[in-house]
Amino acid sequence: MADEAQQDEKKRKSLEEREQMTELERIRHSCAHILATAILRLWPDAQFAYGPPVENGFYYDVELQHRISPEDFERIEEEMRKEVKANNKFEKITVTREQAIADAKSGRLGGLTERVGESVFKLDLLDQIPEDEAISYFQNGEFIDLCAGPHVMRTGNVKAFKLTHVASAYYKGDETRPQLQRIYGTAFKNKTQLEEFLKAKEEAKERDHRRVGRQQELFAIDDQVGQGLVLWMPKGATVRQALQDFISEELAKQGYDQVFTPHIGKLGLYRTSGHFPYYRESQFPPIIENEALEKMAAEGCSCSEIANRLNEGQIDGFLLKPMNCPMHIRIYAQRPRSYRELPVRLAEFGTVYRWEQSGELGGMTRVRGFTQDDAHLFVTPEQVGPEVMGCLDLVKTVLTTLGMNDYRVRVSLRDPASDKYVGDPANWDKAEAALRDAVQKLGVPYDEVEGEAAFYGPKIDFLVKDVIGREWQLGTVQVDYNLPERFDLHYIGSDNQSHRPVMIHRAPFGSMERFVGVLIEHFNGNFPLWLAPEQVRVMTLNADQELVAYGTAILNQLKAAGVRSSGDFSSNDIKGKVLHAEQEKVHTMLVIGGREMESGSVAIRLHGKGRQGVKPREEAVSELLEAIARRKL
RNA sequence: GCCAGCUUAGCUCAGGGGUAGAGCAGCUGUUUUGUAAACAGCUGGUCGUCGGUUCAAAUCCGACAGCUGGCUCCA
Repeated sequence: MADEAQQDEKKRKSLEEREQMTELERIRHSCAHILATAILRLWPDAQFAYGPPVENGFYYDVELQHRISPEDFERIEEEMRKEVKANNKFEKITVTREQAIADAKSGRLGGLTERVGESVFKLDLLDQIPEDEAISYFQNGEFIDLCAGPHVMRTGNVKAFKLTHVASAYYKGDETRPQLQRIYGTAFKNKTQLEEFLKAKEEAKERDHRRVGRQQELFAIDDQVGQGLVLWMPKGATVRQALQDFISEELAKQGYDQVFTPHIGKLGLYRTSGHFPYYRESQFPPIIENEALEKMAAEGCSCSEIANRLNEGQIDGFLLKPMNCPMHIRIYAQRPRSYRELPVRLAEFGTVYRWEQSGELGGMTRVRGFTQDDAHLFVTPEQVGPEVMGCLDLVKTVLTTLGMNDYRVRVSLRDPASDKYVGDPANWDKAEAALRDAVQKLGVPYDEVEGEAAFYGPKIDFLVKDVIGREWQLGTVQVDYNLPERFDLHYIGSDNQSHRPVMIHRAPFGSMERFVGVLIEHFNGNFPLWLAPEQVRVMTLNADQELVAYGTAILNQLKAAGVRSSGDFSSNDIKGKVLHAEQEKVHTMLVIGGREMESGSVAIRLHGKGRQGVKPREEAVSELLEAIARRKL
């Protein structure tokens, strides 16, 4: 939703493109005009900026002294209904640029009447309309807006709408420009569809990973520990461990070596890599040795002097690592490397820390400390293509195994106009070509976006939507010609000459935190057997001694086979036991009573799926083991 | 970081200037039971924190913290 809006703001759509608007988009865009009409009746001094349709509705950005709150929605909607009832025509009026400027100056655009002030944003928008493009208004009732359309015929065609929330937004997404109130709403062709949408939205809230994560005791974020710092509770840790085991197996198959590196490293390391002080704002502040601190304190050194000395390298310190690559690079550089051992593939579940702005933090998807399923491949230039391919295959394998097929692939390229990138443009061209080539071979749809590259190289990102429609970057594969340069890495080629390796950074999950957050929503907490925190619970019908002994034997057999299982052998009602197991989302329930004991069998029940019938005990156990081993969904 | 809203028991939530409420969870008993709630009793909260107004503040006001939705950012 935000994506579309941003694009709308960044790139002007051509008139032809605008004519492509679907009927639903027209309804929503028209509804934005109706919203503006209503707001003006209540607050005539409102100044409007953009009011586009977006993925699930529409918004209109407004500058207004009054702070609009959800409490105002009712009376705004009331005014909107009046406008709908009036069934005014959306009339297109083509005007000359001079006329438009005059109307904007008299406050008439985005207004019901001429007003004291100018239509400031409309005036600015007019400025951006190319000389050769026609300028048009759309008028419904008294409301006239600068608008290329298209619209529905009449306000009466907007039959079902609802204001949903207010947020703030900078004009044109630019921090230095005025902050506007963005009023979001949604609209549909009819009331039934609107209600279905609202209901679906309510249901989506139920599977929000923050909610499920708390209910199922998967993870916690505790303000005594710190914002954006995830506590993995036992059940969440189990899920994470199962995922890491899965990745580790795949790594072994693909010739990776796993390593461990520390959480902090000297500032100098990150000066070499270019992270410090360049990306200082997004890092936790450096750690200075006590001795150095005391010495500076004795000298009466000010805070800003300390900061300067750190930046300039006059004093040293340590940095909580914002990335793993420099450490992996130092592992590579421990001794001379031969072309024969390339590619060197170093993998680590490496925890990194980044200073995200407080307003950005949320759940597991945006945090300040997270563990990447990271790896760095040191390859010859010829190996770049096939190795990138291998990485993409790994990402695809991972997503397929989890049944996450609803992703988008983005090739993130540099923005030629920006200076935030390091390295030789010729190398960038090579890297971008290699990525484009690999993604084409992968055979999945993708799009290319300029300006999304990492500062050291272009990348391929896998994007997945969460339950409320926000899109998150998970897996990523990045080609990097720059860090090998900065760290002066070499290998000896078959020609006995020294050569520069190329690095590939890749993380199929991206980060364990974000990935598991999205995964919780994907499964709604109902993990497949191989991931379920509690895979099997054995429950007896009653607390009869013999029956409990039978249950214990089954439980011990499962535990010995490595199945995460527990037993509920109390004298409680079986209904209660089942209820608890269902609430805790235990994957498989084995219910045993006298009949099962007699025949050496178990009654199987699956979470959310109910009774599955009775099976001989051995058969049931071996089926469980097989499903776990196969990572069956 | 910015704008707005929210914060009452472990969870979900009601209440609201005059002795703090419910359901679930938890604890203690009882219940030997055929697949989404057996029964009884008990415990549990300085109403996010700090300050102000008031005879009296959980309730009104302010600051701060945290959370939520956006914006900006995201190596």
